[in-house]
Amino acid sequence: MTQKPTESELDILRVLWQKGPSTVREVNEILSQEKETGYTTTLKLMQIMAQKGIVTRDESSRTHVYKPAIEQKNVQHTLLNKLVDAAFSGSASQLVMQALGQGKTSKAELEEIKKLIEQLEGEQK
Amino acid sequence: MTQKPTESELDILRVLWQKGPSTVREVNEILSQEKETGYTTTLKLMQIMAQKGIVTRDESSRTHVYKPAIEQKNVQHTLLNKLVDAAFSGSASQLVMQALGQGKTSKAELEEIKKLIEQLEGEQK
DNA sequence: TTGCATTTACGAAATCGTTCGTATATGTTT
DNA sequence: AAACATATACGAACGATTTCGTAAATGCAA
Repeated sequence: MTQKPTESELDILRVLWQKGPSTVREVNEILSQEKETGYTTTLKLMQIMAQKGIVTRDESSRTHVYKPAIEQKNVQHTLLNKLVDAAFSGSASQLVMQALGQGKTSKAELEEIKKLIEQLEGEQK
Repeated sequence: MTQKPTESELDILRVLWQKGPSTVREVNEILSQEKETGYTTTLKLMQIMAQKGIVTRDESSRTHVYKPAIEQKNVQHTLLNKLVDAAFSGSASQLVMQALGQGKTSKAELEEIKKLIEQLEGEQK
């Protein structure tokens, strides 16, 4: 049911998820550190997102305050499944092995993942 | 260096990776089982892909035979990193935990992943 | 050979996402 | 109040992707 945000929309959502409710200016300030992007461009995108229902906004003051209307977990879930199907022919474990294989995961994180696996193995009858 | 294929291009690549060298008709037959898609649409896409260098084709017979020119692993790698950055703020382990948490991974696969983790832990000093 | 089916080639249209110029409204400062 | 800064609204333009109609080439069958 969660629709897939576009790439630019995801950029904006990422900021909102991390910073919490924000104005267009605040979002644009963060984004323009990463990439060249005009204020009205960000504004327009956020307006479209509001229209789509991806974000909601408080219009009570002149400078509107936007906040995400979809949860990060849901979007992650949606995009992850999409990628698994699109590039890994549906095999989540293949994706996991690829992700781990890049050596960017710390020992502590590996431990944490191992714990999760053991827990999952326990649950399965 | 591996450019990112579009969604439709990825659909086609998936078929080629799985079935090996194929004609437009063969690819379209598979794809049209999943989604409504006309023959000439698939043809056009594959022609564009050939032009981009994403696939190569053997034109020696009348019905051209296409095969992938980029490796599945490379594309997986590219798209995975993109997703990690875009939706998981760069944390691969977060992505892995999400992927495993969906309960679609069999016990055997979990075992395999655990082995990989232990191997990785051994490598790290 | 004539006609039919299949294939490729080409180009135009439709859609989607993104960018930005400009107008208008609102609030602030002098 | 006038000038200025800041914000939203709107629409147009652009580029990329996708879809498809139509023509031309090729091979096969009657």
